[in-house]
Amino acid sequence: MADGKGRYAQIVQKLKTHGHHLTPQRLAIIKAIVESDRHPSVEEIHARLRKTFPTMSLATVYRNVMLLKSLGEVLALGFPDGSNRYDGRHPFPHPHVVCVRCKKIVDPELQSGRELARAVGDATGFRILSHRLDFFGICRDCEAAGKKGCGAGQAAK
Amino acid sequence: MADGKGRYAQIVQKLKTHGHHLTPQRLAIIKAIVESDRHPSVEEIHARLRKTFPTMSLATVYRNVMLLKSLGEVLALGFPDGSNRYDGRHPFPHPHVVCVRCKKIVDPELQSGRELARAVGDATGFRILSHRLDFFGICRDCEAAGKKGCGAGQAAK
DNA sequence: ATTCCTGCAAAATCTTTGCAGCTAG
DNA sequence: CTAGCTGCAAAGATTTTGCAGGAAT
Repeated sequence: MADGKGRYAQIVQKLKTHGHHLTPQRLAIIKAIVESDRHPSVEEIHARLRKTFPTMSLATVYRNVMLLKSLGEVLALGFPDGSNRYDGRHPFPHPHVVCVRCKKIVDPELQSGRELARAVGDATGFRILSHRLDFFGICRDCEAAGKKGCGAGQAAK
Repeated sequence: MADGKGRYAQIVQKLKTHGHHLTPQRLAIIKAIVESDRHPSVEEIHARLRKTFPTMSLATVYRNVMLLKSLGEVLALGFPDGSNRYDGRHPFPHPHVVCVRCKKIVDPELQSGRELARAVGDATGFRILSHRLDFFGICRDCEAAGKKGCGAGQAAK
């Protein structure tokens, strides 16, 4: 399973292949996405990189995330509440579990996705291209912490 | 299974119970939501009702849809592409199959939702509150129609 | 040298809110 | 009557786009 380092090299390789420039900002954005296990939002990526690139524009983050998405190297998780988070480690449809309190996102072990998609396709006659399996709830940490925010509190919006 | 008529009466009843006024606009919005099997968007509801209420504001549709949602009588389907559609017939988590071409939305017969949510909860330690199972693909009509739009073409955005 | 990229600011969406007058109960 | 609702317009929030200067190849 691709870890941060492997994914980074993989994505950089694909950018080269497609003739895209490897600017410091771009590389930093890629690094931020693949090194985080938090499925960061554009805002979070931007905030994190402002330390290194004080003038970096939000538009640049948007543009790069869109580029990576168009290359199939990042999965966009647009949630019902309007928040957007990105997964650069597993850029393919897979289930997510979201804590509605601290906004933590976990990738559960669950093989059902593929077969479920196939079953739905058979039942409806659709040619299924992709899917979203999202579960929303309260994580163990937040449950234990009571009403207050839990450990890795990270706002998605 | 609640049909349009049943749902309409049910929703009106709940509004009364909660002391909400039954304005003509509100009733028309409810009717539009429960009579459509198309999971309409706010824009679609508004467009449809402009014939009867030429001065009806988009804000009014938004406010009423939000009210119904807050009462648990409508399920909001916010999709990754930013489009929003509403289901007034089955206002509880259930799977959807979306045609990415004509934007048709189908409710597949699929019982797995509940048990899947439970399995995910067990596996992750989350207390699961709700879920979203969305499948995206090409419906049979669109497949048959080739590149052109299919029968009930309805833009979601 | 070229082509692509960045930062800034303006634009474009989509949704929410403030307010004055109107309406259902 | 009184609380709640509507329409209009303005405000918000988030994401996209135009442009001129600057970098990467």
